Amino acid sequence: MGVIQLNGVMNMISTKGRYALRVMIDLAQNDHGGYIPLKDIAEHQEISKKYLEIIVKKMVEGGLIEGSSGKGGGYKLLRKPNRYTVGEILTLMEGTISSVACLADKKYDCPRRKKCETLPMWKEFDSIVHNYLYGKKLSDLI
Amino acid sequence: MGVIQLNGVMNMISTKGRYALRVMIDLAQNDHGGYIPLKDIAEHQEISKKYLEIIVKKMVEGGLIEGSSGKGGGYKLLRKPNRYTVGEILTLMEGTISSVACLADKKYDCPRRKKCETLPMWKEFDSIVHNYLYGKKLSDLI
DNA sequence: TACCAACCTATTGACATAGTAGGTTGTTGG
DNA sequence: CCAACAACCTACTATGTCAATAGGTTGGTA
Repeated sequence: MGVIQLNGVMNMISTKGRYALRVMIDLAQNDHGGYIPLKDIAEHQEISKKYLEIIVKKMVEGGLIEGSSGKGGGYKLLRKPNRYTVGEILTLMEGTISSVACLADKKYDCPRRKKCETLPMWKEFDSIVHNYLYGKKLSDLI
Repeated sequence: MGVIQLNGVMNMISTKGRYALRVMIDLAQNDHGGYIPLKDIAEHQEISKKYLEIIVKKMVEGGLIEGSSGKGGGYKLLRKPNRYTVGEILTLMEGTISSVACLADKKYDCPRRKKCETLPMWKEFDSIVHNYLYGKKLSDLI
């Protein structure tokens, strides 16, 4: 699979987050009560199975899905699609979604915080992004 | 200056964009008709002058500001603060601001475009981000 | 017990980020 | 007119992330 180069293009969401979302949609669409093997998802979605392994591992650890080994094994959702938000899926894969470092984590709190003219804007922006992503449910994408 | 590490934290806007915005604000606030040397801006903003050189160079090339060498030289705005949008400043520094690669540039157009369940969401999301950033003016930050 | 699928460790090339370093050109106040 | 000043220019670097690839191990079931 060719490597995508992004010359001077700023991307907010990496393949990890986007692929995770597509795995979730696939699991929701093909839900039959049992487990769906990763091999099938990789084929549907045209994504390398090996790469997806890394992604679904995180998704299992994060409590989004459940895995089962052996014949008849695979992955399945743990909740109904309307019980997942896009925001929680992306946050699990990407880390805290924040426009700027000082808002992402207290440890990056900068000494200029009180006099920073841009901080209110970043806060407002983050709030808009947050509201959109956490307002969108997995069920909205199927 | 210490290097900021962002373990598992997703940041949309890099220092280039954020610093550029702060330079613009500084130039607007200290505007007296003449040029303001980078040394002064670096001191006000507590950012390495050497690093700012890289940033202001792009800002000059991009037509945001004007530079003048020699004694009494420095940088100044080319327009009034209400004639700059935050979006255009960030786009110049960060490249096209887009949530996902396939929306950033036609050359990343993927074969799954027509059946992609997530694309409409990314389009809507990008539109919200775009509207916010291009609706915000430099004059709103002073 | 053979097969299948998840699970685990590690390595890799390419690129971006966030700077640092030092030199050259151009302008102007004294 | 020249010294001081400031922009401008080229090059380099450490660190980290992204997007995978590779191969082996554990565990469940038909």
